[in-house]
Amino acid sequence: MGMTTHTAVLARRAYKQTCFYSCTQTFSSISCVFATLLFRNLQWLDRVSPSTPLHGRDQPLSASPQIGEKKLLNAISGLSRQLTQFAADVNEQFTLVNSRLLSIEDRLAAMESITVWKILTLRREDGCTILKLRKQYAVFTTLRQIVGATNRSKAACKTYYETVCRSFRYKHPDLASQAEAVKRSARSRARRKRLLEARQSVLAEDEVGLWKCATIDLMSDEEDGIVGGVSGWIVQPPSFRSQELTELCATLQSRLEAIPKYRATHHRRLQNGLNSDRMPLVTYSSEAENRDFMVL
DNA sequence: GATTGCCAAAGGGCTGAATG
DNA sequence: CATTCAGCCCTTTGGCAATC
Repeated sequence: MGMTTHTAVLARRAYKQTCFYSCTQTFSSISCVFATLLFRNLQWLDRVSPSTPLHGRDQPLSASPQIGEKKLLNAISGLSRQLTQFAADVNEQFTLVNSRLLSIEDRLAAMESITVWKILTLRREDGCTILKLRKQYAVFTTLRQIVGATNRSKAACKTYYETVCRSFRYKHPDLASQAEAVKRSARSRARRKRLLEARQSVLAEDEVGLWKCATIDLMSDEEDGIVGGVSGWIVQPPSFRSQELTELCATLQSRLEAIPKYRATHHRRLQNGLNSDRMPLVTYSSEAENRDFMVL
């Protein structure tokens, strides 16, 4: 049994209920305002007729004739002002709730449209072509208009449509190698990103300056593999990384691996002496290149 | 010039596996 | 049972080209 624990389930459930919670929070705050108002006025009335105990409010209020009436009128007047203010507050809070409900309606509309789209795509048969998908999308667009999709749901539908088309393209046998390359590249990048973050966590003050030039692409690639009968990650540093940064990476890595917890929770990194064949991104500025990369 | 469609990179959320 | 890691899936974003 892994992460499927009670706490994890609760956390996920809590996340999914965020919108509902924010609404109930608003209602709760309205209740608080109302309760506070009532409490204050009860206190105020207590001060007006101190001789009248709380449990004796059902008794006649004419104990002190003229002065009592005047104070009571003032109390009513004050209460009226506070009720006016309260009404304004409630109005504001309900406007807030209303806008949130509209937002939820938008999301529901988007989900409804996406569900229709998913049903359509699930119904497609083997050998379905992009053309067929486009026809389905036309049907879907019509349905979307019928359900009155908003701008946001349109955007969600559009992006989901693009995702479906992309994954469909990648399922085509001719693009299998390209799809695999994309997948491998994404996995490798995620590993490099984690590596960058881990190393950053053990950075010393005097290393911060040099580390500023470190990016995800300047971290080593880590491919699954076996070296000398030992399985783990084969480390292949980028060929375009400067010697200085390479040495800093080695220092930080040894610092990380000195931490038992890190060693226990990360794959073993194996060296095979080869550099990664990955090329630097063209978006790097020439200035940064001169500063941070060694000449190939 | 505005709109639409395509494409790819990157990020975030979610989930399963492993571990203490 | 809780935490961490790794990977997948989906969304967002932005660039580019074609079309209106």
